[in-house]
Amino acid sequence: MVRTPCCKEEGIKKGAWTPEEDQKLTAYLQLHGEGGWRTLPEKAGLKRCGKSCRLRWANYLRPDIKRGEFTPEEEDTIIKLHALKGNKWAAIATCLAGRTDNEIKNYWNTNLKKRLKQKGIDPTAHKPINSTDQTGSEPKHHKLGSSGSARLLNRVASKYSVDSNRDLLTGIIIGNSTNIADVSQSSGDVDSPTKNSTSTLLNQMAAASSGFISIQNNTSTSPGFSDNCSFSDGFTEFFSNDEISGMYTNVDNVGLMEELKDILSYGGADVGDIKDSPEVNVTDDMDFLDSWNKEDDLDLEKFVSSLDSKIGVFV
DNA sequence: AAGGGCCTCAACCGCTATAGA
DNA sequence: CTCTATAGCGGTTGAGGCCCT
Repeated sequence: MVRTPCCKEEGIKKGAWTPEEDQKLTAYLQLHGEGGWRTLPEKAGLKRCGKSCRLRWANYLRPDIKRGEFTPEEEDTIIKLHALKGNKWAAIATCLAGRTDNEIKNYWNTNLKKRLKQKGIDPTAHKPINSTDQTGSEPKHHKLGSSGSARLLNRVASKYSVDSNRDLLTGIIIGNSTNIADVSQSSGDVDSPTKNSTSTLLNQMAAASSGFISIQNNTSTSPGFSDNCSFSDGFTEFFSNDEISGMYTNVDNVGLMEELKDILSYGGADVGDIKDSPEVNVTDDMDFLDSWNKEDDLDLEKFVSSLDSKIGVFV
């Protein structure tokens, strides 16, 4: 197969890099820093195109690149981020220190994808293969069930009862306050890490999934969204990739985010692992959650206030 | 030992996004 | 606003190593 070369100049070398070329490129970049890739090869004495130099540096020579096997934690993070972002390898790579987008992409295609398939999970939809091709079956319910509410409350309460987690999420809001504050209906003060910040985040999560649900229930009149659009379609309308990446940077948050995603978009009818959160117990009678349906805005401001009054974890 | 098939991953290509003139 | 140059991204390729027969 013949392809049009990206660099048409005569004498441009392609293929595997030699140690001498690596040394020249590294020495030049250590001296002059990154950038100016177009003119770099000539200045560095390399017969390569700038693009090739940039990729060689980014994917192999950069000093902060981590080599070796992926840890189980990294694998887990990749799978979860892929479920949320899809094939956005660069965005996923920002959450895994020292790993490149290319490396993650290769690892996904050669290992993780296969492993998920072997487990009977569709690596694209991140759902059991049997459940993705059933015709005529009703989608999972979107109304919050009582067990789902309790589970959400317990999980959130226990997570937020740990200062580091609360501060982390608060930091996400304050650190990236522009977009979040702009869409906020409920938080007026993004400069102080109060319960408003937390409730704003939760409200937006809820609003995002609520948006997704209405989209999914209306696919025939919503051009631009495919029939199998996922939670992330709604979610990413409210958060930038960087913000979502930030939320996922902490592995603990991954679990929380997945819980919220699961419960808010599907009702979270499975598992019921309240026992994982023994420190805080919240009753199951949150009427505003249980009576919530897809036409309503889920007001997590109320939810957070209610939590405050019961257990005070957001104060 | 040989060779054919499979797997991995570095590197490439084409396209899009962004910045600056 | 338009055009151009550059950077970055995701999909794909293919060389080389490994494994099996």
